[in-house]
This record gives sequence, structure tokens and C-alpha cells, in this order.
Amino acid sequence: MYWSKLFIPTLRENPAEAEVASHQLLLRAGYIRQLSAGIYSYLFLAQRSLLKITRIVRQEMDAIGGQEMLLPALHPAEVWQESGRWEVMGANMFRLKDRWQHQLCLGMTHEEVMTAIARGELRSYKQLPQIWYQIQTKFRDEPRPKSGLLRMRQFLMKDSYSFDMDASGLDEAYEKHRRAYCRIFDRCGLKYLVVEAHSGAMGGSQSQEFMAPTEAGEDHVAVCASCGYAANLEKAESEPVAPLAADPPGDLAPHKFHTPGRKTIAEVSAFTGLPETSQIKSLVMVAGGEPVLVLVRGDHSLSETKFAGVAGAPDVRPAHPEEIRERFGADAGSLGPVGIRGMRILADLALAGRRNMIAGANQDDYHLRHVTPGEDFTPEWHDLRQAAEGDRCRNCGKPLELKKTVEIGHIFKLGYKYSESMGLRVLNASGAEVTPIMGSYGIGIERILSAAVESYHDLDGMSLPPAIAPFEVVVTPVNNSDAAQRKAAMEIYRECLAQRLDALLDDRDERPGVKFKDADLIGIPYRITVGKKLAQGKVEVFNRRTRETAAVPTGEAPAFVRNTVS
RNA sequence: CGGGGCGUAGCGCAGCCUGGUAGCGCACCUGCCUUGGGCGCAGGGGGUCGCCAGUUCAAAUCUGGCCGCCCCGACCA
Repeated sequence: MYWSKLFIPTLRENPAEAEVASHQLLLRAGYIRQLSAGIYSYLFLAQRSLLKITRIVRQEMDAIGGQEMLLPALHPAEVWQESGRWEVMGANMFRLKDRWQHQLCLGMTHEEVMTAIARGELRSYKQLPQIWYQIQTKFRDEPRPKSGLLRMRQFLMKDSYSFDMDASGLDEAYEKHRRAYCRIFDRCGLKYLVVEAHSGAMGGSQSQEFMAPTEAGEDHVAVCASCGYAANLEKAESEPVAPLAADPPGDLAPHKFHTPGRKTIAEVSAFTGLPETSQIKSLVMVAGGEPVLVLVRGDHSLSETKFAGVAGAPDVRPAHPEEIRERFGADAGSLGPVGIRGMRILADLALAGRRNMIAGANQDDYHLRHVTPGEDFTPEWHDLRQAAEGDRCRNCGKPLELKKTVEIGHIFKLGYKYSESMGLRVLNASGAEVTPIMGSYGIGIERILSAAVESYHDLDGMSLPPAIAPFEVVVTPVNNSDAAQRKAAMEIYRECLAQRLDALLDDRDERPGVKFKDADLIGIPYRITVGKKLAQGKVEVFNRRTRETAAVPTGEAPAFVRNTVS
């Protein structure tokens, strides 16, 4: 294509509303424009790149036997009510009414619709297994859209769903997807981690996330460089650092002492001269409407995800200050487990075996010394703490590293949640009615593009992997009014096309600097520059990523790029 | 939902405090010039100053309400 005919609105300056690199660069390079908060138009360059991404996704999904479908984005409330998620999704779901006042919503995901198809049509074990997928727009009324294409209210997802007769069939479908996802992200040229994940509101057992490391990410993962353990921080397990001071020995009774104005762990630590690891941090959570006292070591934080799992309630939240005062007769800074009755007490495993620690006295401005878990109160023991920097790996004892990442893919073993609640049944070989088991597997399409920009950019712009760049090579005559350069550039461009390269000819009547800057900005992996060396029968091949230039005989430049790309 | 910031030309911003002619850079159009990293000269077009109401002889500027966007936190299949 000829650049002079294309709409590529590059900007010299960064738009004020963009904060993260991928957002700034996608705007500046003329890939996207914002229509509203979390809603973007994908202009020519973005669409080309997204089409390349979806082509890779399709090829790999087809390769594991996936069948592509196109499903409605507009759903009747009924299917969501059947699965129970009409309520669960709350304000995150876009809802609307038709002219007859019938309730509808915009699809956030497609478990319900897929299961509705399956229950109407699948009758026999002979029809299983099935893998069905779709690449479509999904809608979520995000409380806070942000970071360009990383968190939107309307976005593209590849979603696939597997239906199997039994758990081993599901294992197989899950494993196929795991491998397909690795191939997809490898082919897209991304750096990524596969981590153990929490299955959240989806329900289900096993689940892994594919995470691309980036400072713009909001998900934290714990990674062991030594043995390969990797998990979302929500669910990561780790060995905490040892207490900084030994516990006083002996069978001591709790002893109340005055701590005027000391509310926080740090304040009590400074007041007593004992490290935070000698304190019990008492938190009040509300799970399923009931208050629960949760205890972690003073320097630790609670993982609300782990807590929700232990509490067995989907709706958990910290208690309000009024609830705490009413129930404990003291404010949050002076709470403790001693003397608490009629309330579940959960304690983190890092407190097990500890003796004579410091906790709140349930009286403002007072704390207790010599509090021993298991003797002065009896908790339920669970892993409740969030892994922290400095912790060691449970498997190999080496230090864990925490990384900021963005989720680009997620695979779930759903189990029977949807097939059960929505009444999907098939007959097995002995004629009995059984419920198929399901899996669900998602990929965020725009996030692949964003993550690639986050990973591969410099001060001049982005440098996308060739597989997903909007063009593979741009042919740039330095001086377009020089007839010899113009002619040579045209011939090289034609030869690039003949070599099946996705090529662009920069035939604009611009200064060389403008053409170079624009090509660098939009991130075309290779540039063939036709300039002063043409007299010696040479042109230059510029590698955007490495910024290296090679002088190549004019006729060989397209083949040179062709070989480098593949 | 809590906290903060911003809304003036396509983009980036000044003007607002102290009310009176709407301005700068980039981009855009015309001509000349130039061609290895956003070149130069000359001329030109483009604005309901987010919206509504109020105060005033007079509002981009002061007051009130509303809307939109961004950031931090909460939340997040």
C-alpha cells in the first residue's frame, strides 16, 4: 500500500489523558482513538494488527479441534437468571429493556449462551467431546476503565468452551488449550508467565492464567526463578520470613497494658520496642452477612481471595467501623481474639506454634501481652496471608520475586456449574442421563497488542513483533522527488509483495526525518531505505528493534528482509 | 463508591487570582524553498472558552448546579 493514500494520523505530542506507554503510543501512532471512557475506535493500523492476532488465535484453536461460532452480544435476562449470575454480576453488567419492557443485557461472557445451545442439541455421549469458540466483543461496565486498551468497557475476547463426559476428558481439553495458548503467545512474540490462578466468580477447580509482565499491569504474581513455581498473588503460597524476635518462653497469662493513642501495628511496635512480627493483627471481615475475626502476623496482609475461599461465601468485605464498635466495644486499632465468643476466628498458619504475642485487648488504648494462639483462644487454622516480597518458595526455599503483570489469557476447569444449573444432560453408553463437564478458556485480544507495545517500545515509539505488526516492512525513498530513488523504491516494494511480505511504500512528499520518525513510531519491524547509496547499487535495511542498519545490494533487500522475518 | 485533578482551535498549553479586543507552539491550507532524523520564509483558515442558571453595564474569568475525561484507592469472569 501507498502511505500517501492511507489514514495514519500520527501525533507529535502525547495526548494529555494517556498515562501508560501502550496507551500513549497507540494514540500517537494513530492506531486508536477514544470515543468515550473505556470505549475505543480501532483505526486502520490497529485493525490490521488485531486481524493478525485473531488469525493466529484461529489457526491454533482450529488445530486443537475448536469450532468457531458467532454468538449474540444481546442476551435475554433469563439465561443469566438460570445460572444465577444475573445477580452475581451486579453493576458490572450492562442491562437494558426492549420496547416490551423485557430485560436484556450485553454479554460479559458466553458460558450461558453456549450452554443453552448445548442443552438444546447435545443428546448423546457419541456427540462429545466438543470444543466451541468465538471471537467477539464483550461488554463490562467497569467501575474504572483505564490504561487505554488494558481495561475497557467493550473489548474483544476469544472464548472457548469444552464439553466432556468426564473429568479425564476435561483434563485433556484443558491441556490442549494450555498448549495452544503457549503457541499463540509464542507466535505473537510475547513474553509471558503461566501462573496458578484463582477461579473467582467463574466457579470451578483448576485454573491458570497467562500473564504478560508490564509496569502497567494490575495483577501481581509471585515467581520462583529457581524451580519455576508461579502463582497469582491472590493465591500464591510461600514461606514467610522468620519472626524478628524470639517469643518469650513459658506459660504466661495474658496481661493487659496501657497503649494510649497507639492504633496501628507500627505504633504499637514502636511503643513496645518489639518488632511487628511479635504482634497478632486482628481484622474483622463480613462474610455472607456474618462477622468473622481474622488473624495474621503483624507484618502480614490478608489475602481476601484466600479468606473468601475459607469463609465459603462469595460476598466478603471488611467490616464498617460502626459494626466493629458495636460488636467489640473498641475500635479497629485495639482488637484481639482473647475473650471473643459467638464468632468464627480464623488464624493464618504463620501464627501456629507462636507464644506470648501482643494483640489488642478489645478496649480502646489497651493491648495484651502474652497471648498464645491455641491456649488463650482457639482459632481455625488456614493459609490466609498474602505472599510478600522477601518470602521464600514452598517448593525449593529460594526467594520469590513479585512481578506486575497483565492477564492475557485464562483457562478454567469449570466443572458442572453451568451444565448442572442450566440442565445440560446427555445419555451415556448405558443409557443413563449424565451431566457433561465443562471448561472455559479466554484470551484478551487487545491485551495482546497492548502487552506487545508495553514490552517492546523505546523513546521513538513501538517495535512490534513482525507477526502482529500492521506491516512487516516499509520501503522509504529518502528523496521522493529523485526519479532514480522513486523508481528503485517502487521496484523493491513490488518485489517485497512478490516475496509475500506485508509491505508499505512511503511515497509521501515529506522530509526524510518525518518519514523515519513516523515509521519508528508505528513500529514497523523493518525499513528499507533507498538513498544516497543507491549510486553504488545498495540500499539500507534498518531493524527497528535493534536499530542496526545493513547495506544490502538493491535487488537483494526484499529477500534479505524475508529471511530475517521468518 | 471515597479522594484528587482537568475541561479554552485537530493535538499540547497560556489567559482565570485582579471581569472589558481569545492567545502561543504544533498540525492544517496556498506559494516559494528544501530533501539522510518531525527543514526554512511569506501569507492564510479554523473557537457555542464542556453545558445550564445566576451576579454584573459587561463573564473564558466571579457564584451555584450539572455533564464529561483522567489519576489514586476500593472493586475487578
